Amino acid sequence: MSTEPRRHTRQRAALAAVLEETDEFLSAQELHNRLAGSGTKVGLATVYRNLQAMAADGEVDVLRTDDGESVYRACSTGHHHHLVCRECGRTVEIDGPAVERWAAKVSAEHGFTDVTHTLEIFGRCGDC
Amino acid sequence: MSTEPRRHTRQRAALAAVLEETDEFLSAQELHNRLAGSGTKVGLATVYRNLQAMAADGEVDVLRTDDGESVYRACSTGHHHHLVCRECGRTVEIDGPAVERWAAKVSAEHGFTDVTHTLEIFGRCGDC
DNA sequence: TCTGAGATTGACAATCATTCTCACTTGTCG
DNA sequence: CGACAAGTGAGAATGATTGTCAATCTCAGA
Repeated sequence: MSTEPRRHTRQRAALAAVLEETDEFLSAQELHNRLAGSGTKVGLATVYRNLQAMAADGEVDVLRTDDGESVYRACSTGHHHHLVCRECGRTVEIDGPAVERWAAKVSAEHGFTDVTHTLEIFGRCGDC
Repeated sequence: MSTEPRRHTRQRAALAAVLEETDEFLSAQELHNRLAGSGTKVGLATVYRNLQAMAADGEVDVLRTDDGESVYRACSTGHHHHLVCRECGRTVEIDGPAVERWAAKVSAEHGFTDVTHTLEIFGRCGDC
């Protein structure tokens, strides 16, 4: 598969730990702040590098906020989508077999192959 | 509704014209280049401002490429999604009533209101 | 048609997330 | 134990997008 062997470093462990602590999507900058706050000094570039690697290996989900910032979140493995509260950031992982099927069908009808898709739902959750 | 009255300017007309000429999603920078190429000098900032305004009024669709660039495309009015070829950029507008319903249902089940969603499908088209 | 108020523009500076550079550090493996 | 490449960090560099503000242009009204 894709997962290249990666070394085990203090920085990566700290980053993974911070990601595990929350349900929300966090920006690289925010993650960097939290790391600094929890006593572990990690370079911003390192945060970005690891986030990229983890995303490539499917260990975290990435999505873009409306203002173009990338936000990251630890995720259970497997393909799924997100329902995100635009007020508080609360995130619900959702699953839509029907949508997957629909996407595959539409793609095929138009002769597209090797397809992937992105689907995110934004709204205001009950608490906001 | 939302559509604020906007003045008719040479720059906006030129921008709209360039957008009408193609089926592909173009970046603001690319649009700026084409404008310069077609003899109409328009400031880059103006391109951005108009693109934003047009997007807000639903005259163009916006989406983010994987590397975070915003790309724009003239679109028929109404809510729809896109099937984009990642090789040649060819775009097919698609419609998915079932998906709309599904999104609404899932959102409601989790107590979310005022929801919007984004859905794009990327693949390789038959010609690529 | 003429005019004034205010919207719009353009050149360029400023922002800001992200990436690059490169010397230094540290896992990993024989 | 070494050595060597992967990993790191500080800061510079990049590059898309936004802000600034004086000059220009639209358009409603006279």
